[in-house]
Amino acid sequence: MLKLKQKLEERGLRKTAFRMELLALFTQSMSSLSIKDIKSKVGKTTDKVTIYRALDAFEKNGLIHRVPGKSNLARYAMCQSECQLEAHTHNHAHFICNVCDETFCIDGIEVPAIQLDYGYKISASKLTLEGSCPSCQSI
Amino acid sequence: MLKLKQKLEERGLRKTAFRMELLALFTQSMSSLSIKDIKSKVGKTTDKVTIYRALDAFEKNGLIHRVPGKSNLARYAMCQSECQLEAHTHNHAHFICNVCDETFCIDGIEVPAIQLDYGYKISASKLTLEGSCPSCQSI
DNA sequence: TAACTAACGCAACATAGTTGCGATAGTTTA
DNA sequence: TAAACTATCGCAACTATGTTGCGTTAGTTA
Repeated sequence: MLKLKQKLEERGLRKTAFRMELLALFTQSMSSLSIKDIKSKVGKTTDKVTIYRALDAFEKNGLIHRVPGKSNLARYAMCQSECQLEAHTHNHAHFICNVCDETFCIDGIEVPAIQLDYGYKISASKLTLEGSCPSCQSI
Repeated sequence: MLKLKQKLEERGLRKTAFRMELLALFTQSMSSLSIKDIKSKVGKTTDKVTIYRALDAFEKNGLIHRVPGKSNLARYAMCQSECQLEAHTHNHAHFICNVCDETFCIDGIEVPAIQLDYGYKISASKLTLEGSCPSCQSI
């Protein structure tokens, strides 16, 4: 718990009850959270605007990053320790489970370097895998 | 123009003025179209519901496919001739231009086969590149 | 403790997309 | 060609997601 406080402090963010709770949610989550997930877990007391603004703040400060989700829904996941505040280069792949709709960050594989000749200038490449995750195999 | 009629006919879709026009738009488009693009090109006479339903019908019948777009906006592109009605396996990559926000289908490269050991079962892999497209290089 | 201001909550708005239903207009059949 | 059939259309109403402005609350600093 002390670590959470520290993370907010380091970035000049205030340690409000809600933001501590939100950060704890991300720490506990194995995969990623959608707005819906967050809404259901923090209870009705918190306004949606507050959630959106907290997510923005966390993202800008390198605490979380946006991951792709099923049917274009925004999801967020905790950043790994390597994520620097500014240089936020995530080259890991993402895996979307079509059964539970969760998104997992896959650290094991590198996004292959791609070469295009036709005059395209590539600044980022994103690899997204779909299928069923380990927990949903048995279904 | 005859070809357009044929494409609709083959799939049991009616050749209404609007659907002919929409299909012509896709044929003419070098890259892909967003709902906004379509709305602005077909004029105000056509209801948005009509557009959505036509896009659904076209997609189900293998005339167009959904491509990823900037900031989670839906975009559609013409299917290549290889797209069969049912087996709609698109393994090409997509390129999103951060300047003009267009999405281009890149046919030249293969999405590399990925192996995951941890119990993930992969059914599809999507490679999305970002950067600036040929037309936006000079800016 | 007082001052400063990040963060909050509410209202109002914006945009994307969906559903139901009656009307219109392609298509087929007699 | 006319009648019947039904895909498609257009409108209204609704849902979901996300944003903006603004006055209030509550961390933080002096």
